[in-house]
Amino acid sequence: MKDGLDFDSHAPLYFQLMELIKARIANHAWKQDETIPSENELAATYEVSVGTVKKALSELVNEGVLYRRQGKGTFVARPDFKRSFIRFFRYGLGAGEEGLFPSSRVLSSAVTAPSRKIRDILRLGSQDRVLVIKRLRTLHDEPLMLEDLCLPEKLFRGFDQVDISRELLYPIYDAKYNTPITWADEFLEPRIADDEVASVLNIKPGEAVIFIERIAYTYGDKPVEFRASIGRGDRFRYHIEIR
Amino acid sequence: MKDGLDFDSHAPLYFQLMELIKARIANHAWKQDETIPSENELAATYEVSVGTVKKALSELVNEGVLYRRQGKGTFVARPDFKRSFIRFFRYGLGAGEEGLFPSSRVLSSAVTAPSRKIRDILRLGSQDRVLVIKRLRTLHDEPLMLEDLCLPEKLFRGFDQVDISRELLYPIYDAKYNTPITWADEFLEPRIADDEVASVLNIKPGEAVIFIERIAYTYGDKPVEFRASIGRGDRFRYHIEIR
DNA sequence: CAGTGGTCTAGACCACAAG
DNA sequence: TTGTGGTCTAGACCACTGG
Repeated sequence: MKDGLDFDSHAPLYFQLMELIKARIANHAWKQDETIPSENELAATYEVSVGTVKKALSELVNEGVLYRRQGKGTFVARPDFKRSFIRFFRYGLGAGEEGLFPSSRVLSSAVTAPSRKIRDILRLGSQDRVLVIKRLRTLHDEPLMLEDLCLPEKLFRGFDQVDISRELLYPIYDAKYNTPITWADEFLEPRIADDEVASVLNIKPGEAVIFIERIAYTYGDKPVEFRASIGRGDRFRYHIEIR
Repeated sequence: MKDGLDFDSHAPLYFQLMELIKARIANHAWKQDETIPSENELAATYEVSVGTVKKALSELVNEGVLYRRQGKGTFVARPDFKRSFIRFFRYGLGAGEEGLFPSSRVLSSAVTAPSRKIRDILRLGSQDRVLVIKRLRTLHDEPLMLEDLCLPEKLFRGFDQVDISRELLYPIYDAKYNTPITWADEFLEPRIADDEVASVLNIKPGEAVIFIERIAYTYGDKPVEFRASIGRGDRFRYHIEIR
């Protein structure tokens, strides 16, 4: 990777510096929660003024890529998905249980050729295969949600051996596969439980369920996970803040 | 309203300036899409450097309060809710119809004492009354969504006389009642259509519907609208981008 | 204490819009 | 041409952290 800024470019220096820093993070040259060089160091190495460095860093803070602590330094932010999980509000549960996270049980897992839809969504080549994991998420042994995961096999080799019954997936993608999830598209529809879904979720056929499709992306807006979930209507309430 | 910045305050000058500008906009002293004074003018009148003004304005652009055009000036942004409407993706319709917006028919409208729940949500006093409007939103004469609106009567006096069959509501709140909607909380649940809902929406009882509650806020995070909507499950697909 | 980021200044020069 | 915002510089001083 070539370093340095192009002073003849039409692109602003602060912007070039931002791209350079993001590339460093995507390459794992600078890791999560590690400090990056100080303003003065960056200004010296790239031969720009401290003000320009400040501008670049503050923009990256704004984008959620970095965070800064006065007196300590500038750190690489971990792309956190806390917010996305908070979107699922459980109710009919005790107040103290708000923070609980469901565990899950893997029902099946297989490597297969993807359907046309999945291949398009994950932008796979014609030879690429996907890891398909079907799991049941439960809280207090009560079924909450049936979930199908599709992952590109070449990115997540061996993932079917990982125990995901008590862990969140995105930290695993990040730690074990160098693939932090930076954002996601989510689609919701109401549906009716058919016999099969009803029996797995322990509800009656014909009851309301929420059907959620999610496409999760890593750096560079590269899609790396597709998941289709079916949740019990009486256990989920989806909350969004529109700004 | 007292003007000027407090140079002895611990609050940064750029922050004070931001608050001052936001107050001006909330007071309608500076109106939507109007230019506000230039950087140099602001710097002169508040006796701070242009750099400090730049910082304040750029933060406000970031918050979506202002927008700037090189060579033209700095403008008050209109709080636009395009995004929230885009969240409802229709499908099973022709491609050219993406941009169409449903019309609506008012089924009933009345001024009543609010329920306890509504009073809490809209933070009303014990004597305040609410305007309740029930309407059916349709596309091509096909029913899409049944909606109950609750508005504080004192803020929206005479709103029941306004023709809302072909207009969006939020532009009306803004233009006629000086109450732009700046953000909203939205809650979704899947449900089953009961006989009444089914007959209004022209579907069968037992089919899937989406139940949406929305609390919409104006400046100062003041809640000014509560709406509960029931949409046909086969006509809505809700899309969220999680960042 | 030295080093970090946070605020603020007073300029310079550029790109763009509009008359 | 004038006035606007956009970029960039080279400083100053402050508040906070940690040894």
